[in-house]
Formats: sequence, structure tokens, C-alpha cells
Amino acid sequence: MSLQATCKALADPIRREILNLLKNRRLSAGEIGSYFPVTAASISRHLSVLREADLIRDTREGKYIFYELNASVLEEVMLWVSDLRSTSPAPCAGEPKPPCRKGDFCYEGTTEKI
Amino acid sequence: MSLQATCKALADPIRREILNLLKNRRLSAGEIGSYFPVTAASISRHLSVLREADLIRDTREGKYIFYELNASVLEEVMLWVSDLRSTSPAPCAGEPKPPCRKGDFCYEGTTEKI
DNA sequence: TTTACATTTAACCTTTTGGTTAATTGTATG
DNA sequence: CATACAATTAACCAAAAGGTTAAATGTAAA
Repeated sequence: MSLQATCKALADPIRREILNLLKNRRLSAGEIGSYFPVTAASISRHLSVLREADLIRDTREGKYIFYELNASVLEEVMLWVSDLRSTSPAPCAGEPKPPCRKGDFCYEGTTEKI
Repeated sequence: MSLQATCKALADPIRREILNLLKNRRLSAGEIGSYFPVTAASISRHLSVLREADLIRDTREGKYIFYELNASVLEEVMLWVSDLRSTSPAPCAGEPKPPCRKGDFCYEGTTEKI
């Protein structure tokens, strides 16, 4: 839902690898777990982090719960990153002038809130 | 240097906003700090996380240390994300067959190590 | 209905993270 | 040299993250 949730979800290597596994085909929770040296409970929590970030969707089918990738959320990340990349590095020297004082919460109202 | 370090660095909203601030012009540590409601020490540690991920570079000039964005590292993130996005969602049902047993560390040797 | 299996949730523990204040380092200047 | 300023590092603390085992939930099947 939020860029923050997405970035947090992507910060863990197991979660990134889970997304990778789901790239081509959907998998059950158990099958996903079989790829990692951690308990099913641990995987389940990773899955819920990914689900809360809406990076994956789940469907129960009988005994199994299948997970599939929802890549659309990554659009926001792509936009953020590519916006940062399309930058004009214009280095200028000189005495820096602080645009606001401490405690003014100047970053609010800019691109993102905390 | 590593995708892991980059993703970790991007997982914090203050760090993302710092990169945003550096998008157009370089800034001194103090000027960066003036945008956030935390201490200079806290900002300094955020800066070192970003620097260790090679997302920013620093240059001392007299009393000041100027920081500038190094967007080239983001290339790796872009590739990883866009690779994930260019996926063919071919949902197939059926009994899942685990490709390896618990404790086999099957994710090693795939895309990424832990 | 009882049992087994797939998965999640609860309770707990350890490590990491992000914040603070205080001390340290580096540079310019009276 | 002594003082002031910019920034970092050290020491410490609270909260979050990620792991485990054990209990709970949901569904299929004997």
C-alpha cells in the first residue's frame, strides 16, 4: 500500500527470494518454506509481511494456501528509484544555508512523511 | 555494494528523504540534518548507512563535509525490480511438489545468498 | 467423528535498529 | 595557542525484527 511498507518488505533477503520464487508460478506456503532453512512459522510471518505490503496475494484451495506475486505494487518503487536516478548532479560550493531550523519538521509536506 | 545493503538503506524513510534532498544539489551534513527532527548524531549514522551502501559520497571542504548522491548503485535495484515485474503469471493448480527438503539450503545458488 | 496434514498465531527470546547525550576529531579563526 | 564550530564516534536504551517451539485453526480423508 505504501512505499514504506514495500521497501521494508524488500529489505529482507528471504522475502526477496520468495518474490523471486513466485516470479513464474504460484506456490503453496509449504513449498515456499521448503526452499529456506527456517521453520514454517518463520516463513508464515515473512509471507504476512509481504501480504501486508500487497506484494503477494493468497488463495486457499483445500488444504493448501497458494501465493502469487502482485508485481503492480513495484511500480511505485520503480518510479521512486527512477526519479532519483534521473538527476542533474550540479555540484555547487559555498557556505550552506539551512532552509529550516531543528524541530520544524521540514520534511513533512515534501515527497514523503515519516 | 550489495543489493542487500542497498535495500536495507532504502528501508528507512529518513534515509530515502535524504537521497531525495541530494537529488539536485549536494548538501553538508548540517544542512541535511536541518530537515529532520532528530539529532545530528542520528543523521550522521543514517549518512554512514547510506555511505556504506555507496548510495552517497562525501567530500570534506574545510569545516564542512558535503554529501552527494551516487545514483549508479540504484541500477542494481532497478534491474532486480524490473526483472520481477516482467513476469508471466501462469497460474497452475495441482498438488505442490517440494523441490527440496528442509535444511537443504536450496535458495543458495539461486539468485541470491543470505 | 477422529485423525492427519497445511498453515497460522501466540508466547518467548535474541539481535538489530534507531534514537539520545556526552565525548572525540578535524578545521578555521581570534 | 585557545576557542568555536562541524561532524563523527562511543556508550547506552527502547522498540522492532526475525527466529524458535507450542498451541490453535481449517480442511481433507480414514
